[in-house]
Amino acid sequence: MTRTPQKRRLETRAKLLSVAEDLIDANGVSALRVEDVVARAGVAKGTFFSHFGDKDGLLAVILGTQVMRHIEDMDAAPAPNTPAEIAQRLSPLLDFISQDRMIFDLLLRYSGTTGAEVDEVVTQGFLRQISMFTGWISQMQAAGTLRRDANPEFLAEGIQAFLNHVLATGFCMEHGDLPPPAEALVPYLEQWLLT
Amino acid sequence: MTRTPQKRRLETRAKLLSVAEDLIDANGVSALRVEDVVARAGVAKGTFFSHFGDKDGLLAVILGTQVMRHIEDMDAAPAPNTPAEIAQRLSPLLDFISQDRMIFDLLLRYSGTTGAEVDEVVTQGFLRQISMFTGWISQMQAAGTLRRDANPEFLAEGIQAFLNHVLATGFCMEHGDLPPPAEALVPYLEQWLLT
DNA sequence: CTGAATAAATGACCATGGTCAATTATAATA
DNA sequence: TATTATAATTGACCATGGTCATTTATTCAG
Repeated sequence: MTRTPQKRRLETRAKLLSVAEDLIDANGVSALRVEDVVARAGVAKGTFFSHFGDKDGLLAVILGTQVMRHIEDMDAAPAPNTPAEIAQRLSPLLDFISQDRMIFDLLLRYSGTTGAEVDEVVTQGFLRQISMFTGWISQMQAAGTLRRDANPEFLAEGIQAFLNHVLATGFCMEHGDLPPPAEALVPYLEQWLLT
Repeated sequence: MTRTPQKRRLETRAKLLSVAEDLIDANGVSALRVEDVVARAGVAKGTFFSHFGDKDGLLAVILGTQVMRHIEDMDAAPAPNTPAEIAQRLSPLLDFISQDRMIFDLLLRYSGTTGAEVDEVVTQGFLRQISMFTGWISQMQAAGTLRRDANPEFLAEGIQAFLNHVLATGFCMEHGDLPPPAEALVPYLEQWLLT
């Protein structure tokens, strides 16, 4: 039986989150220090960990929320009609994740925390994304613009796989002159989704 | 101009590596502590970091070497003839990586350190693996058992993508009762490689 | 309103990876 | 061999994430 948290606790949590967001906006994810967050929020270190478990817990909430926003944006617009359009649609999300390897690593690690904890934003985001892909694919299959010899969920998971592949590859050769992730994604999607 | 290292340095490095390997064998990768390694090796902490840069540097050497061995084993046997056989062949490697999430994360992170440093075992391993896949695919295409509408390198990279996907997915639902990674890989390979 | 019961917050303390000016060993040169 | 230059090693020190017994605030029953 978990009790409902007191008002004070919610305020503390909100304060920690907003301070952390500000610091991330100012200096990037990699530069975030727990000590800075608690100092600015005016709470003790222990409080931080009682709220988020560990540093990644906080990041998961913040980054997960941002990812979720991207997903909602994607879902709001009319469904794409071709693999290239899918890549196009994914562009803002991919750019966001490409920003910092730490974001990619964290999302990958948290993407399947079994969804056991109801408030796991990251997990929910991934599930939602998969179901969004599934929807797009179903429509395209119905329209006859996509291969029909595989079920939509399966194809959707494949998209996920290529998406991570492109992101990971992007971080490897950090030699500046590489195409944006969404662009690199296109050939894989076409091969995977067409005939 | 980098000079050739002195005998003493090579001995120190070898000692550190062998001690670390022993500790990993005994307690697993996650339990490895730098302090334990240097204590058992009888050297100072600074020495460790002068040799490997950071803890992950050491792990990259050790794990990369083990991965390389798996790859050589795969390459030694006669080429597989079907997607299912590819998965089969990958089985030992996948099981090795599945052992501990830390291994997966590290390999993914180091897999493309640009190969700038010549002795980056992990990078070399990945390149070698890709070229091995490429070889298999070429043969199968020649034999007519595989789609020919895409070049082998491209298809090989796709295999890599699915391989990571299956591994990552495996870590997520760590609820014991899941199929071994090689088995989970099969449908993806079939969809990707056949017609 | 009072006192017990529980939630929330505290901060001294720890664990562990990592740094670097100082020291010692080895090689090169006169 | 004596002198010097450079490679190799050292270990005190730091940075940062994380723990937990203790203290303070809140709630609720009587």
